Amino acid sequence: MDNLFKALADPNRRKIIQLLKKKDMSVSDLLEHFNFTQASLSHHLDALKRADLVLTERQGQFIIYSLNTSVFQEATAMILNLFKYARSTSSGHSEK
Amino acid sequence: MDNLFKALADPNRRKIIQLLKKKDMSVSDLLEHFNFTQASLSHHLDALKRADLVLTERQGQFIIYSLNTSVFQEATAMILNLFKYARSTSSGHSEK
DNA sequence: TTAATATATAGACAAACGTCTATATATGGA
DNA sequence: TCCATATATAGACGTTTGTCTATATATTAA
Repeated sequence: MDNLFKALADPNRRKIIQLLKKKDMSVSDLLEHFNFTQASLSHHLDALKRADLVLTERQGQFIIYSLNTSVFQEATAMILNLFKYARSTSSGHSEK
Repeated sequence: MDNLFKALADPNRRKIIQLLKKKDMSVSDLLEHFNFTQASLSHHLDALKRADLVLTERQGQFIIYSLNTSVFQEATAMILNLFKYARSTSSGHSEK
């Protein structure tokens, strides 16, 4: 869970997620969308993998990254729960 | 937006959010739930404030922190959008 | 088997982060 | 006015993060 939020904390990683929403991509495909090196991209992909947000599958020389949809759904639920604002009466807070 | 995700990246700040969901609290009230110093808590509260997730109101000596519900709702929508998985056919991904 | 391509890993380094102690600022009460 | 309390800010310091270059590993093609 900590890995999830840490993974989302970097804008480049959020962009990777957006790209993978459209289609599965290899590392070199992804790399074209960024200005940093292949090593840096590999590092970001590792962070997403530690958060369980992406899956990999080798296809010949390439490694295809895809979103891990089931964990994605869990993550959505988790974040919705964090944000669900369920205080009915504002007991401690006085109006001005 | 970057501030939002950075604010959520720290478990202590997520705990602050959970606490403020139950009721608005002063800094010293919040401090009882943590093991770090008042200065550190102030630092975390500042991060939440930069992300616009909390509001403050002075009540005498105390400063009462509360969730900024409207921004909270925007944040929820933003995160749901990031996570909304809307790829109908998996064009680039071949089954094993 | 050798060369080329795709990806990951190791190591370095500056910047950001989370924590601390010390101090400043604001308020309330004696 | 002076002291105690509540909170914020400044500065220091070790750890983590994001980036880089260089290199290692795996696969394909010749």
